[in-house]
Amino acid sequence: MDAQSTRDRIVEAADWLFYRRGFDHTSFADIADTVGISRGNFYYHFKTKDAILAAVIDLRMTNTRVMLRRWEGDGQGPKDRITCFIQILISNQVEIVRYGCPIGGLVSELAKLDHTAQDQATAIFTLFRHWLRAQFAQMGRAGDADTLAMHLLARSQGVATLASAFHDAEFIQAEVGHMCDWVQALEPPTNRNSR
Amino acid sequence: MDAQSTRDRIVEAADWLFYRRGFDHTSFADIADTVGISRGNFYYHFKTKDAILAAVIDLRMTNTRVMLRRWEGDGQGPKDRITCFIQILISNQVEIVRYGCPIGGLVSELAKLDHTAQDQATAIFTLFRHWLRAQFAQMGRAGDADTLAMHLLARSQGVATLASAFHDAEFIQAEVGHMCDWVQALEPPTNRNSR
DNA sequence: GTCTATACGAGGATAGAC
DNA sequence: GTCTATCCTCGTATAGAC
Repeated sequence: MDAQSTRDRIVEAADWLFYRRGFDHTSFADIADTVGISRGNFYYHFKTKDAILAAVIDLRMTNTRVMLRRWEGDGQGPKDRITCFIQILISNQVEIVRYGCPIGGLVSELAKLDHTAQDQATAIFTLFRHWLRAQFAQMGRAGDADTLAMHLLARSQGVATLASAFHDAEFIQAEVGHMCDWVQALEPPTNRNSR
Repeated sequence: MDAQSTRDRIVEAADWLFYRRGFDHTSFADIADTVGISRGNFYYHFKTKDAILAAVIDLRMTNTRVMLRRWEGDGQGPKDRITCFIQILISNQVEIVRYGCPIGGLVSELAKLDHTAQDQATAIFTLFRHWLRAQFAQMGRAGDADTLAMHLLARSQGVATLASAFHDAEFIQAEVGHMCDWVQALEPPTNRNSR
């Protein structure tokens, strides 16, 4: 269907490997093997490993934007859209149980490596944060929309980490249920609500 | 005060470095420099890097047990003890904002490295899990004590990850407040409570 | 117990042929 | 655009002197 360029295949393979093995622990040989090209050819497309990382982050940014836009287009209310966000934990549960959250994992690793691309990776989180914030604002919670967005982001992140640590998919399902209930129970006007 | 053995100093330095730089990214040279010994001497105390990792995990297990036991001895109720757990996010906030959660970080990294010590690292989480479970049970929530323990563990984990990603200490404080409120509001008998 | 010196392999990166 | 061959650095690990 798609005559995918070698460059695209490299980025895709790197994305896959960075998620499963981590950035630092993935070697050029690993990527080259996955793509099916030689290590030398590699450098025709990317001069350095950091350049590949930048391309991977770019790809994830684009994919994230597409996904958020798709949820927008579903024409439902903000609560339904936020529920779409929560549900990705279910859709991706098999991989999450094995490798955790791709974004959280990358951000954490780059922080420890003190890598210059740290902020770019965090920008993917920011994409979700701002999108969630907009949804909460549409629910009439403009006052604490950002707080709610961060809260939900953190909960999702924690669920992914613990599910991975304990290899527990059922935990994801239970927590997703609680988060969905929490969104449904959120009320527009007053701020004396429980959370 | 303490005539600390070289071995102990190595383990302590490794613990420190594994937290800040990650296990894989920490080299023998890094540890040797931190301790102030030569790389050669090193191998007199530990044959392999994995042996150091095992010692570090052991140290963390011991330290965790001591901490949990200390909270037990405070002679207060289970709610206060759980609050002690939540409050470590505040006590360690400076380091958490920089490097995230030491346990979650290690477990995630070892999972990606497919390291044999994965389960040992997860055992530290299990220590907290069982301890929290016991506290919730003492509150009369024996029926869903483990669910509550996992829930709180996940929330703490998520807070650490997000606080680190966004370099945001205030977020920790806000979320700690919510978690403390949540514990206080938990009721013993019925199970139709909000969460 | 601690040191220096060194073997060995892996990984990032380059040169140049095809 | 893709390949092979090669360089260089870094990191783990060992040998052996002090």
